[in-house]
Amino acid sequence: MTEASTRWRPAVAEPELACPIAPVVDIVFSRWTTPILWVLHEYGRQRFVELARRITTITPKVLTQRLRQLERDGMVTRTQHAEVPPRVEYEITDLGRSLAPLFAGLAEWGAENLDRVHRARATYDADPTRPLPG
Amino acid sequence: MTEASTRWRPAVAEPELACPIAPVVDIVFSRWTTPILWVLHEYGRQRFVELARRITTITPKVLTQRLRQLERDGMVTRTQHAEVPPRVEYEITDLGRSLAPLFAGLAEWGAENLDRVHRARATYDADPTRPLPG
DNA sequence: CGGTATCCTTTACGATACTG
DNA sequence: CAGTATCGTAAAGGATACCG
Repeated sequence: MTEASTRWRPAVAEPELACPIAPVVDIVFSRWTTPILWVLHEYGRQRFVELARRITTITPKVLTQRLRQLERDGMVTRTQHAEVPPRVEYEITDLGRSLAPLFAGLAEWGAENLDRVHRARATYDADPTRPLPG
Repeated sequence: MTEASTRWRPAVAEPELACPIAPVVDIVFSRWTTPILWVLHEYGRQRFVELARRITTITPKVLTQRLRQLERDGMVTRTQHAEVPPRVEYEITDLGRSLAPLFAGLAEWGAENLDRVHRARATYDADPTRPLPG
């Protein structure tokens, strides 16, 4: 069985017992999905290479994986045109777009609190008696 | 050098170039942090074992790691009492509590859209010509 | 009780090469 | 162009045992 056909499994299965938002976090905030959705939302419908160029550090393999996952979850559509050379376009769906207010909220929280986090880290790290998180 | 003293590094470094909320996501939505913050917010100040019992599947090692990280980021305080047997209490900070509206937004999004996601998955998986995400 | 230490497995990810 | 195949690595996480 090839790697690509291996059935996808969520990274976290049980913590949702203690935390009702865990399923949402699994869908929306698994690695690379946030930049992909953001770029799709920001720059509109675009091709595979455009996505790859905007998310500079992602490899084609991983980009494909995440796009498939987002497509499966109904966040993104994939449109293939019968042309040579091939042209495939990705676009965010209404479901994906419905996350926009949440993303805006996160951006706002970051603008207001990120420096607090960094100062907390500096304070913590300055104390030699405290262990650093592993 | 022990495992616990290995310096922590963020899981994602560069995607923030394409996505301004990536730094926030790194801090707030790395694995296990959401259930921990949720439980601390929901049940208030509590001891290590209480946390462990409520987040049923987490191991003590990982719980310690994530609590250290949250403490370093200023989301959680750790209070150690000079008693025998030892008593340590964890409490969410104001900074941690400031995430509450965001978490509520995520919960609301889930309530409204999670079934859409599941239906999208079912539809996607029902089509045998589509590859499953790897 | 509140963790650490050690070992081990998983899985995600990156690099590279290749193809319809 | 839009991926897929293959290989290799590294970090995160789980299991278990142990300690002050």
